[in-house]
Amino acid sequence: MAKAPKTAIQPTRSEDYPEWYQQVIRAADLAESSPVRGCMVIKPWGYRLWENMQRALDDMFKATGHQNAYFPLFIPMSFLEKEAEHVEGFAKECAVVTHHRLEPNPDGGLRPAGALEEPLIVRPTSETIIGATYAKWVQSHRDLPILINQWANVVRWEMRTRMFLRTAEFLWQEGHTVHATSEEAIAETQQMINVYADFAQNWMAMPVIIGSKTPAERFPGAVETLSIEAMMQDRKALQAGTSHFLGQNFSKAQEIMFQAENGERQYAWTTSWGVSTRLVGALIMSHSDDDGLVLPPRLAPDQIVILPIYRDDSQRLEVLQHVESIKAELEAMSFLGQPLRIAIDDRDVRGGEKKWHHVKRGVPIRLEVGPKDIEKGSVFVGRRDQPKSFGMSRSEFIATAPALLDEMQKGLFNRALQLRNENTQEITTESDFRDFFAASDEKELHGGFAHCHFADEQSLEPLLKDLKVTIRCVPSEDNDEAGTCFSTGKAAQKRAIFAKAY
RNA sequence: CGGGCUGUAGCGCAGCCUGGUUAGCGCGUUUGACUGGGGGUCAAAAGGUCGGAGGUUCGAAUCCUCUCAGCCCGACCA
Repeated sequence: MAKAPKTAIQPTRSEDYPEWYQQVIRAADLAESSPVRGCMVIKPWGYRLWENMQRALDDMFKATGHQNAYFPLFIPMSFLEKEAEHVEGFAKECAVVTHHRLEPNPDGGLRPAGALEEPLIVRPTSETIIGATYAKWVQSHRDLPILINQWANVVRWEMRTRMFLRTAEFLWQEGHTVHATSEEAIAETQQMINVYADFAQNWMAMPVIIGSKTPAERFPGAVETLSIEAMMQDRKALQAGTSHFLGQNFSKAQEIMFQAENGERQYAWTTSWGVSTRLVGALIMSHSDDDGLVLPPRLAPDQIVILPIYRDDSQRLEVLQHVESIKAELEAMSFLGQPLRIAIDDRDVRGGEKKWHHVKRGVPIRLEVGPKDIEKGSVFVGRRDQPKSFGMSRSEFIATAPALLDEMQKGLFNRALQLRNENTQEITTESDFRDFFAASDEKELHGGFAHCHFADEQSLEPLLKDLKVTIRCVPSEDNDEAGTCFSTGKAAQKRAIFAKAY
């Protein structure tokens, strides 16, 4: 027996959180870096996870009346110039296509040729190209509302990238809707942030706070930005989804007008909303531990993996047959409306290694079945959320598997909620605020969510910059109590969540 | 775009300062044996234009010049 490390992932979360995060991604086979700067390769296990997220979200979008469509990857540069704030927000991180052909270089290799008359931007988001299209589609109030979503990739030329959290290219969905009235557009914005919160909490088992962004943190060009904010295990905040009320800013810039019932020509009201593969990063940092990825059963690509145990070929056949029948019985069961997802791992790999393979990949339940179990009619069950395995009867396991998954799903949510509660504080003075966010050293896990009254964000800027803290959001619920700003002492109507953020 | 660092086997590194036989090590990989409710043991093997170009030298991974790429620290961000 060689001395195995105590944890499958090194370093541990408390030793070096950012490095732990990278190692989990690697150990769980979710993704790897690519030859292309700032871009990642999403591997099958990671992509299956994303597909499960997509499917659930897509069903929710359809259920709220949206349809999918697809718009071009390229946006003429002039389109981006139309909305002033929008340009300013995205111009610095755009990939620009200036040529359409390659030709041999006299010194060898290739060089771009055929300069484009107007450069094309690789979409950093699609408000402008979609808006230009909507301008043609919208003529009458009878054309409204337009409720469309697109699944796509976008490119933002970020300086510093981290897998899933911030990559130069990422996958996402962006909803773009057009409405006849402000009220209707605002209702849409709220509906979609609620959909995201529902998904985060009930599928990802990740508690989130719904709130609105302050002007400085708003989406460029938006009148109001709603977001869901989650706390990661290092106590930092992660913005997990946004929904924007764009008012008439984009419709004015792009001439999205319709003729109302009274015959009057009016500018339409638009919204946009999106979540991205960043959610995979959020999932990793919400639940995973020092042995690797931990997946909520509802999104796990495989919910139960069966590990057949045998010594020789004759046993192998018997065990495999037995295990196939367990799989079939389990697949006939369902969990929250979907058939159970079961895998058998029959690879020719040593038992211990095989077990750890699935631990690191976050499979919720491991089922170990060998000749002795067949005799006794039992199975050996390992839960990803508990260190110890235990035996139980085959029939009991099968009958209770959905309940077990449900218990695990809720357990993950409660554990994450508890972490958030333990690290959220009501803070009323600037010195307490400083103490809360000051770290004795960089790697120390510290801080959390500070819940504070504030009057205006501008006067807080030096303090926040100093502490590297940002205003995450002004929570929408339970936020009517007036008070005084923790820093300036001015009268304040609302509290905000302050935190260090990704 | 400013400051610091690194490019040597699939991955992680040593060697460089003080040039000198076939460039090492750990992990991983392959094969065999032992083992068998466990990421084990032993043995063998495969795998490298030392980031690229030029220069100094009898001789360069090692010294010099240029170049490319990546990482970290600052301003921006789903």
